[in-house]
Amino acid sequence: MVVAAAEEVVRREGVDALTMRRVARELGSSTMALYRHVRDRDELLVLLLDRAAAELPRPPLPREPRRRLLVLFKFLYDGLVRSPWVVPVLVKGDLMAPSVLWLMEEIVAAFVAAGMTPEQAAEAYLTVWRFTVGELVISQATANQTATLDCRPRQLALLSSVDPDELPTLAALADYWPKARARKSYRTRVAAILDGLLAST
Amino acid sequence: MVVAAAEEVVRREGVDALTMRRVARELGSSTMALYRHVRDRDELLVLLLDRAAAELPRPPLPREPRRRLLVLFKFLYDGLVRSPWVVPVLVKGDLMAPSVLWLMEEIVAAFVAAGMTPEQAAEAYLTVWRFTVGELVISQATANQTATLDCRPRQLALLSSVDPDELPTLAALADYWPKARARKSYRTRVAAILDGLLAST
DNA sequence: ACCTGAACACCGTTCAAGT
DNA sequence: ACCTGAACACCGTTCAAGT
Repeated sequence: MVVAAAEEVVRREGVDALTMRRVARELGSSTMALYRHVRDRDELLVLLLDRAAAELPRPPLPREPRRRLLVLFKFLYDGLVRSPWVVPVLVKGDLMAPSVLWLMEEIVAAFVAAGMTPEQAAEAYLTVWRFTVGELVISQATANQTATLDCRPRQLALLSSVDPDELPTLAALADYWPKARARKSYRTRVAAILDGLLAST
Repeated sequence: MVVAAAEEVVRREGVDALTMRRVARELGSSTMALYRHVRDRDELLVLLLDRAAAELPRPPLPREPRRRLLVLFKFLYDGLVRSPWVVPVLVKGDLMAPSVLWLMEEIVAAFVAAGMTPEQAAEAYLTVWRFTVGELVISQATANQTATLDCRPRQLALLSSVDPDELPTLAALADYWPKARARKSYRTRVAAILDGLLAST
């Protein structure tokens, strides 16, 4: 019931509204009653993720390891894009929702199928996982930024007005950055990274 | 004076102690006086980073683009590892400290020197930057974790006790994960990623 | 121009006490 | 076992008022 109530709060009012007090109010109980059922707020977030992950249908997997890896990582990324607020919690606790352990298994196994030793495969997984975390953190940050309409330019964000003599390459790209930032290109990027990792075996 | 006081607080008591109230106390002024000189706490963090970055000596750069990129990214990573708490702020505001714009310039230029178009180079920079953010976020999280000695195992962190029938590859790696996590391997990983990016040109 | 102090509107979590 | 209400110990930031 605690998790269901929390889900409802997040669905209706977003994750920022997910305070212990708010969930308690949703249930009509006291705040402290929640701590009987959940260790702390972070655990509640992970339980939320686990439930969401369990509901996702597994994608069909191509045979060929490289294409299989692409599908698996895209699935992981897409799943987390829906709840990027949980990423810091996962990272902090080095956690993985139990309902997606199969995904991790498939990824490591695919690296092995591509010719890696299990250790190399684990290392490759960690590399792409780190990239994915970066991508998620940044995508959520830019989403929040446009959401709050924080358009008054911070004076330190000076990429578009750069001295062409001192920094010619950046100056030439001045109007490219906004475009590049807007583009969603996890797939392309992860493909390039996979190439590098697979080539090293 | 505000930045200097903030620096002193961080140096002596860590970034968690960096509250507006604490900095004000350090200066013997009122909390609100700070807001005359600094927009908000985030701006103070970025000013702190900028000052720290300006003090780092520039590394000697190899001629060959790939090796040059390695040195540049390692420099970027090492600089930020010293103050990883600023990473979320950078990401949130899409900021870059002015004193490290030269670094960004050098990186993009090196990708161009390796045969990329400026747009491809910018895209490659963004890819590695995202990986770097992930690496920094994770490294800080594990540092915090060992610092607070949060050793009571969260029940959802179950990588070491995995069913070998269902998840054979993960089970075989059970005792490898702690080792892998402890290893510092930004350089190796970024090298593999660079290979992938450079190969795609 | 710069500073002050009170106040706003919250947090997560502890703790002792209840049923 | 489970729940409660008060309290702790804070935050960043606003606002009106001062010099």
